Amino acid sequence: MNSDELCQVYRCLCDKTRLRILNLLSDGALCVCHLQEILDEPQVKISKHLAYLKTHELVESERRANWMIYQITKKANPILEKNLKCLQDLISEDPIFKTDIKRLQILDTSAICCPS
Amino acid sequence: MNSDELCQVYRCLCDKTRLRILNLLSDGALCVCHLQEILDEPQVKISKHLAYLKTHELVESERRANWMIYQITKKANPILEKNLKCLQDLISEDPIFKTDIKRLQILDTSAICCPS
DNA sequence: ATAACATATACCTTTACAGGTATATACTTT
DNA sequence: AAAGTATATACCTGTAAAGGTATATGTTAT
Repeated sequence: MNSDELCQVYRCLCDKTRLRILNLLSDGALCVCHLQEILDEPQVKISKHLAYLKTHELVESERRANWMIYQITKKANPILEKNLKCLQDLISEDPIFKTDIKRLQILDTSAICCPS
Repeated sequence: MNSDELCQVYRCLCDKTRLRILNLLSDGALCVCHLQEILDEPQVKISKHLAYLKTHELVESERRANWMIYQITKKANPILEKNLKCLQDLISEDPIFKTDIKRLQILDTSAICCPS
């Protein structure tokens, strides 16, 4: 837990798409197609940001048939955890994050690609 | 308070030198020469990072004779405030930040350039 | 007016991404 | 085996910004 790791977490947080992804994943695991649907952004964009987050070990993935399920790294990163909590408070007013969460809630969670 | 501002704050936080500066300024205003002395980095590097922070309104400056005194923006930025608190907890273990604070404490606070 | 001091800016080089298009990979269904 | 689906990667272009050197600016002391 050093200053370089700390900076790297902030680097992960300083992109809007990644913030939105992390915000959504804070609520639980999601497949790429659902993230794509909620964020309404091109698949390649989502995939690349997920790859970035994975490289820096903020998220991990698991294949389920055709789908890749992403989640916040289980082996907790204290820096990320603390910042995600911080983020929860900060985003409460932002329309984008709020809409994302609303869309998440009306997702068809019975879809095959969804984690159970 | 929108997601872009949020990202921008994270962009400010994702550089080690800036983190060290913000950590020190959390304790109170400082002139450039003291930051330079504590961080042990070239003057131009410190100045440029201060300019970056100032551009994004995380810090503000005031001239005192030959010296420029920098401080965290008074008209508080809630995002920054919350993250700085978060940072305080996270850095407690990091040797670099700890050393910075130690050096801050043994500074000659009676120096002319020092804020009173 | 000149020199000295503290700080800022201009310019340059290099690196890290971000976003787009095209294509590859992995898996499933037929 | 072939086609379809979901996701990842390669390649390209543009931009932000980090770090260095040199120089400019603003202020004070002589």
